[in-house]
Amino acid sequence: MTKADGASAELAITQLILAVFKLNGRLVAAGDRLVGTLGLTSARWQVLGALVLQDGKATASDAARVMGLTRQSVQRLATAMIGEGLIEPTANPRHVRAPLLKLSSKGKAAYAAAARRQSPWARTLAEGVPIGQLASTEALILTLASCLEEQAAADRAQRQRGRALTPTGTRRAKKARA
Amino acid sequence: MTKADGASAELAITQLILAVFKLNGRLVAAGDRLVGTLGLTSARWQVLGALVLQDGKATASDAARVMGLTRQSVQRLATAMIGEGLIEPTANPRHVRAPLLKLSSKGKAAYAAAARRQSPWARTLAEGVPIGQLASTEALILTLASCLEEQAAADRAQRQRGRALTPTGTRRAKKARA
DNA sequence: AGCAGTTTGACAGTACACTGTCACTAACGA
DNA sequence: TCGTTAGTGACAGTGTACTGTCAAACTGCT
Repeated sequence: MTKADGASAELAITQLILAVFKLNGRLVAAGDRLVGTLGLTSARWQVLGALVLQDGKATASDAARVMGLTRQSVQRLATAMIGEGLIEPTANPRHVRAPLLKLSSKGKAAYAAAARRQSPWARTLAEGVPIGQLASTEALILTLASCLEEQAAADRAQRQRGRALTPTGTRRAKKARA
Repeated sequence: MTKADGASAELAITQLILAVFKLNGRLVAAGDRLVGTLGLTSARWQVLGALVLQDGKATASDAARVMGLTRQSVQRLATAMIGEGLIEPTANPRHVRAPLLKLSSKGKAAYAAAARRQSPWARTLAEGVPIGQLASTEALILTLASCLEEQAAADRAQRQRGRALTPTGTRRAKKARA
């Protein structure tokens, strides 16, 4: 590991990051165009997908974990989608206030329609790139994502320690933040 | 190209897309943590970077083109950053209402500080991945982004045609949308 | 010069995602 | 059993990005 290696890695990763930002924006826009006339957006479509994968056995928080978003973000989407009749809350024997979320018939229809549109779109998009690289690219991206996830968790723990300063066992500060 | 190829490409690209969404969220969050105490955010930091690259010869719209965002988004950031004293508008001989944007001394200091923090952070992040793949991954991502860009441009043109129906030469509808 | 078309800044409205907080529920250990 | 800890929904506030729209400024063509 020479100095040059570190510097070139730094440059390469910075450019990769900017590329990810750019692609993300385009993907969201493309998704919105693809399913917009179905009463969906990229984000809501993703929520439906997560719920389908969990087969009706997921709460909003569960879906958030699968999607890698905060539970608040997914809650907001889920509440809106319940209001629109895309999702139906079902009694959860394990938690009174955290209903299991299932697709309504309307939600299933919308998701199926979205899948029908996405299929040819995805194939067209894949034509533009060397197919063999798709999987390795995904792997690299997920590796970076989990590195950042660890980092974020470490930072959170750091801030926690800074705030509490006592392991909550002998906490004497409970309202000292006011 | 067999059927199986198309289907596997479809699956691979779908998973890649979800991975990009995930990484994007983590990157934005990491960037915010990295430069938050400098009075910056990921987005504002990027604007400063774009302006540095253009060396003070860019308007907000120019920066937007470089960054791959809409000009409205960048305008909003630029206006806010002018208010915060990070950026200074300068007379533009080529356009009265479109000032050239330059970093103020405060903006330069913030950008330099951000760069100092980013450097070790980027190297650490790069350690977790095979360095040789960074560049090829970036290339693939940019390829996808430009495919989507073309698609978006085509869709816009489509909608334009649908709305106008006359090549603006004999337009008779100018207020017919009300 | 005059007019059509384009570019630009500004404003409005919508949608997402994050942090921070609070109250309530569930699970676990003393 | 009781109290601590973790999980969950809901609400508030902030920041970002998109589309749509308008008026002013610029460009090019006639």
